[in-house]
Amino acid sequence: MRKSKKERQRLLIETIKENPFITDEELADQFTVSVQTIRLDRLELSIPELRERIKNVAEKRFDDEVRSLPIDEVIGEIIDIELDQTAISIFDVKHEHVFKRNQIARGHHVFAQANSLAVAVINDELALTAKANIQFTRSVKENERVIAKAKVLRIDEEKGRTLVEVNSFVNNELVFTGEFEMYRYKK
Amino acid sequence: MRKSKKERQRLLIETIKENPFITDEELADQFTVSVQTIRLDRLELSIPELRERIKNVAEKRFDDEVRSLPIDEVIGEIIDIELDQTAISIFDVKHEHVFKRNQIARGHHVFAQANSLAVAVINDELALTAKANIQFTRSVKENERVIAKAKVLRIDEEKGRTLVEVNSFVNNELVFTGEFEMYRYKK
DNA sequence: ACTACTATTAGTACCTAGTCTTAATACTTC
DNA sequence: GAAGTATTAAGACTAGGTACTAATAGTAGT
Repeated sequence: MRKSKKERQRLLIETIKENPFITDEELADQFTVSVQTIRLDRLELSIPELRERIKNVAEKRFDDEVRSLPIDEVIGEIIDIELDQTAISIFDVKHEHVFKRNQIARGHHVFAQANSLAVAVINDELALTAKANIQFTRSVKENERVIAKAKVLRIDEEKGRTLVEVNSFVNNELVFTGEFEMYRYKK
Repeated sequence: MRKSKKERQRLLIETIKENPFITDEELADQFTVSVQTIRLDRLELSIPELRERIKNVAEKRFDDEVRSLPIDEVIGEIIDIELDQTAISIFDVKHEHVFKRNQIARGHHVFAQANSLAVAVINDELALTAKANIQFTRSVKENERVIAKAKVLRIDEEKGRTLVEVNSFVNNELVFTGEFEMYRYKK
């Protein structure tokens, strides 16, 4: 039996979400209805036409690129920074950051936030991580917001080394702590 | 004076690169030539039409998303593993992994490879990183291949802790070394 | 000045993937 | 059998093109 209108529209939404590049004709084939029906469905569901959908995807990418130009260098969003002193960033743990089995964030994401914050806080052309001593004190779950706070402990101009401490919290609870020894480039 | 053909085509390339969402008509206005001239130019320069351009942007975005999916499980590709003993993975440093300024890989990628290898080598339902002591001994550049080797040093059944050492190499040269204290879940 | 050549413009037919509108069926439910 | 919903069809129109033919403008060489 051909599916009911409701069911078809439910599937339509999913299908288009998964592949926005599909035409009405292909959809009509897939659901064995006429093209007109698909168009009525899209009208009812306010799903734009193929070209609009593609454009939206493309524009989003463009936005992301623009937005990620400064951010690209940092995992998480920097919300406060005082060069060579302190910096704070937030990182929202989403579905893609966790282990499927238990929804616990993979360590390297939490590390990446802290590490890139340590890079960002350094007031120089470029900084690289030389050493790090880290500890995950509590596991972070999906949908939690991690707030990382970096503090510059010591700057050794001679050696070009800087010691940065980063503590990350979820609801004021420490989830990660690390000491990063950063190598800094003088321009 | 209206620009020469060469000059116009040079600018055309740039203009479209900067804003792929521009139509021939708008371009014709901008260069005060006819639409046909713009189309001839595009033909000569093999620049696809607006809709194709938009589609390309959109598809690239989709590819990127797909590419980051496998990253979900392990960073790098595991090429050998003996549970609770050793494991080896390779990770090719691409454009998206490096700092734009100097093509040096961001620390967290190298860390992520090592960390996820440490997770993978553990023969249990799940492992989490508790602590880590790491050192970046040489910077890794774009297009280099990092080979990470994990070795389980000690298993403390009581505490449910496992100590894993990971050394990463580029051309047999040590670029990263770390000791990971992993917390393992018994099912 | 005449010719050759490139560059530009114009016009037409056709394409895709639609929109918007009107109208005819088909299916169900009472 | 009528009413209401769902589906399909048909036709006119749109944007942003391609592909092709043909006319015109400008410029250099002899």
